[in-house]
Amino acid sequence: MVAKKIKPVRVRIAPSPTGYLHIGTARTALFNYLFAKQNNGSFILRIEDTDLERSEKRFEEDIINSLQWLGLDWDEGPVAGKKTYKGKFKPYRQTERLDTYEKYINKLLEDHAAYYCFCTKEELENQRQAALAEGRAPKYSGKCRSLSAEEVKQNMAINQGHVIRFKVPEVTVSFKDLIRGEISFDATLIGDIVIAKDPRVPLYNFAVVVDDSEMEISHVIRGEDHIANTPKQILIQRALGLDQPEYAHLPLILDPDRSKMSKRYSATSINEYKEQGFLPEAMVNFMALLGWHPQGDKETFTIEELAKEFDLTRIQKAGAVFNIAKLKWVNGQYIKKLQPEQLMLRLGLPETKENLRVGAIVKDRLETLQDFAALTDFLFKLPEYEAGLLVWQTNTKEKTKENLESARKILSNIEEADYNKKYLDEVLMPTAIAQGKGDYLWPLRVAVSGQKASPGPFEIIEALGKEKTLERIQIAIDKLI
RNA sequence: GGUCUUAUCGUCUAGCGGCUAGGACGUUGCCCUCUCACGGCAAAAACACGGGUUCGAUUCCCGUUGAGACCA
Repeated sequence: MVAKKIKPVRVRIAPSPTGYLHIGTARTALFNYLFAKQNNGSFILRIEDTDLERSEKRFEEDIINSLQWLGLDWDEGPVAGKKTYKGKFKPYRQTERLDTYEKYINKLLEDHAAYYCFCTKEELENQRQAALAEGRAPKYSGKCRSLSAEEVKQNMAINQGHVIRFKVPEVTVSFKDLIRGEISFDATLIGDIVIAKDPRVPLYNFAVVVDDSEMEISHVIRGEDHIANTPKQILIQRALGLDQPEYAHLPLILDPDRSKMSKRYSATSINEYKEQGFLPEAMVNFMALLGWHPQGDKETFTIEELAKEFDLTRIQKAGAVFNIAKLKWVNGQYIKKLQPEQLMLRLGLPETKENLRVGAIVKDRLETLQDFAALTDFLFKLPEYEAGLLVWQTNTKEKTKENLESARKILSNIEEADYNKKYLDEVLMPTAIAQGKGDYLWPLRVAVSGQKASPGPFEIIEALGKEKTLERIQIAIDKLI
């Protein structure tokens, strides 16, 4: 018995540059990436830009940039920022592969597995309506199926509009989906599908088959919305005598109403999440857990850990609602783990001593990087506040003023260099405890923050420094007169 | 409308014939505490329905219903 040859794992994502990188495409990319990494395989990026009307260069750039931002680097495909490719099956852009498609289409035409169809739009529409009216599934009649070479030539000569149809055989097509098991379709219901408008203008289902074969793709891991395309692609593969890859169809990412995620409810492109202050590692972690679950109850994973634990068989079958609240929580967890230096780097702020101190005191309170500004504004500009805010619930105005004056006195005797929480804990805290922590610390904290909610007073004082601290306390004292 | 897919707390999910149905987010309460966060503890919260198979079904099979996707 001959041992079955094991093909190397080669997976791909094939986005159309008709929009920014969608979160669903990003997750598909992630799963492909993880599967490749785990099996020592290759992850390929192919740009499916045959839809000239809707494809735009800026979208392609966004897709490339967003994938890189997420850390999903591809082994083969376009090189970012350049017009070149890496990988031995270049080019990886469909508009540059027209010669290849033409070759395969001609083969199908020669084999009489495909044919020119000259039916007009009106004709087809009428048939469709008639079928619908009779309660039948609309399906192409097959009218042009057996046109002679002569008839084709005549139609061409009078410039009759045409498409190329694939002769869909009347068989049952079934395949084993790695996630869902056996799926079968009755191909007699499909009808002859259009695979190209012309030998050099292929349509989606045809170009995919050719490219996946030419690029020796071993596993097609894609969204559930492609399940119905699979039998068509398999039939084309068979007609062309090509190998059939393994298939795995991922559940969809859903909006709260359980329909396919769209702009109606939430941001759908990766770049929007980047702008909103989400960390790429948080996005990856979160996306991995949408529709997949490891063994055990762990919730946070690096991309390396994911690659190690990933398992196609543990992918969910049903769609998953995108839960922004959980994403925020995951993001907050990652921000908390950041050192102040790393936080400044992510924020794009200089690593000055002041920034680092500010970063340290608000780090645990951030859900997204965007929260930083709102949470630290008060340090740079004292907000307006009412004198009454200074007085602790059990205290009086007079006593509050006394306490603030006491704090001011102690603080004015401390060297600038000793303006740190550790030192203040030693010298100021004993007084605060003696006077009553609420009575003493509350007004001090309000004086330096101008807010009813903020980090602790000593932390703020440390971030503020001596001069600003004394200034703010004086303002508070003046308010109490 | 046709085809295909799918069904455990509000949400993401664990479970793969016998469990007080577990975890996480969110929610609520308590603790910590000068406030707000963080953190800790606790609580409420789910097997869509109906038939089988079986000593026993959340789990296997068949329907129903719901949901979604695709085609047009």
